[in-house]
Amino acid sequence: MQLSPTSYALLGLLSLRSWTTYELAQQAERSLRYLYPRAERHLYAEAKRLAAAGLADSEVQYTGKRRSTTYTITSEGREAVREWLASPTAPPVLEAEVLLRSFFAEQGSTADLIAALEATAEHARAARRDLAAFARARLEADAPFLERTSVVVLTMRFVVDFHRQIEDWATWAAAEVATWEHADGRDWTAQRDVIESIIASDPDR
Amino acid sequence: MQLSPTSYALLGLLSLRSWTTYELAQQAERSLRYLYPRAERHLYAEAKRLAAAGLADSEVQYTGKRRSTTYTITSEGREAVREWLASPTAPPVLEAEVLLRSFFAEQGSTADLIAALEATAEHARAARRDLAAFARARLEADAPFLERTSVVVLTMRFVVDFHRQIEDWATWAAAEVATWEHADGRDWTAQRDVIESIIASDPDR
DNA sequence: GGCGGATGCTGCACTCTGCAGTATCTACCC
DNA sequence: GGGTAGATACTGCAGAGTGCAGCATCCGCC
Repeated sequence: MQLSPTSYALLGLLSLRSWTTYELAQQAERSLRYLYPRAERHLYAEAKRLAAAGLADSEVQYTGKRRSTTYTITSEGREAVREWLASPTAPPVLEAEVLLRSFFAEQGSTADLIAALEATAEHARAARRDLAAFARARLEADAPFLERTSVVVLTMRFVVDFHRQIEDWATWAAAEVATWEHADGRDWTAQRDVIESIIASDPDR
Repeated sequence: MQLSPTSYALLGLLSLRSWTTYELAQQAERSLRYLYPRAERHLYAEAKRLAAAGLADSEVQYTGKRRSTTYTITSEGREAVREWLASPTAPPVLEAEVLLRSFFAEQGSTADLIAALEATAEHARAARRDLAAFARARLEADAPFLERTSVVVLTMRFVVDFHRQIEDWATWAAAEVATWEHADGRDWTAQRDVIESIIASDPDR
């Protein structure tokens, strides 16, 4: 059976401890959301796949009449994680609807674009608030898996900077667009230095 | 019919000129890849959907025996793009397998992680080379849609910085991990200042 | 005893991907 | 004229992943 990065995301969590599917979905929402977001719906399906492939054991129990399934990683599961970590990695993927809007901004008004940019900056600020709260909790030793702090910090460094970059860009872009007469911004002499700085940042020079 | 951002990506391209599906797929690969990547396969299906919804007209022609379909936006299509640009935007989505690996690095070796980080830095450098070449062509007026330079520069600014950030992070992280005895990096006193800088960057303070 | 919120899922329609396969046309070389 | 590499122009299919709605149960609290 072919496994996807999502499979390894769940196996990774299972390598830390056993979880019910509900806990797994919650934990993925809390900690993996910013690295590798996946819908809750899919995690329920994926956990079943892992069990079917023998990478996790599933145990059904009841709280009164309510059923729940606890998954525990098997040694085959641990081996699969090790093999994954030694395999070639996939490049990061960015999917930014706001960039699509910016790219086709000429078809709308500058006010539309500025509104989208401001909403994006606010999203990014909310993410950073959330991440700062995580960091505070960890510093105060009020977080699970304290012994994982080194790897958590490694990934958090990237994610925090990513959201700061979004906020900075959206703020810059909104100010830029505010100077345009129309969203087509035909006179791009003002953008010439931006182009030149992009060229100058060519890693080959 | 409910449209997805992909629909608007194609409608956006169609708002610039008419294209065959093949050209559309090529253009999406060239210009939209970095903002909103979509598989070629899907664009063929999506173009048909646009035509079925009356947002584009399709015209079949033949080069000898070989069939091709040219799509042209309708006034309903232009209206749909305008409405989309005035609607609320979705936050950017990041999907980084290398962050997943970093997050679960304790399950593998430090060498595994360093290899993944170096491959990631190289991917990011390749992207920046590509983008710098784009910028050079545009400065030398050797690019289609020169009149779109303002909006192109707006999005390029973000994308270039995004890839630079990936490269910087991967380089920093690889150096960091190289000092760890094992991938579990239990002694995180050295990470304390990173956590503090994340807390200090809280937008509320 | 009632109610809100947390727990613990499932069904379904739809979007999107990756790969493989098919066929045709054009440019160029010998 | 014949061969072939590469560009053009798609389609089929299996499976990954999403979003929403729905369903039932349990717990704490008033």
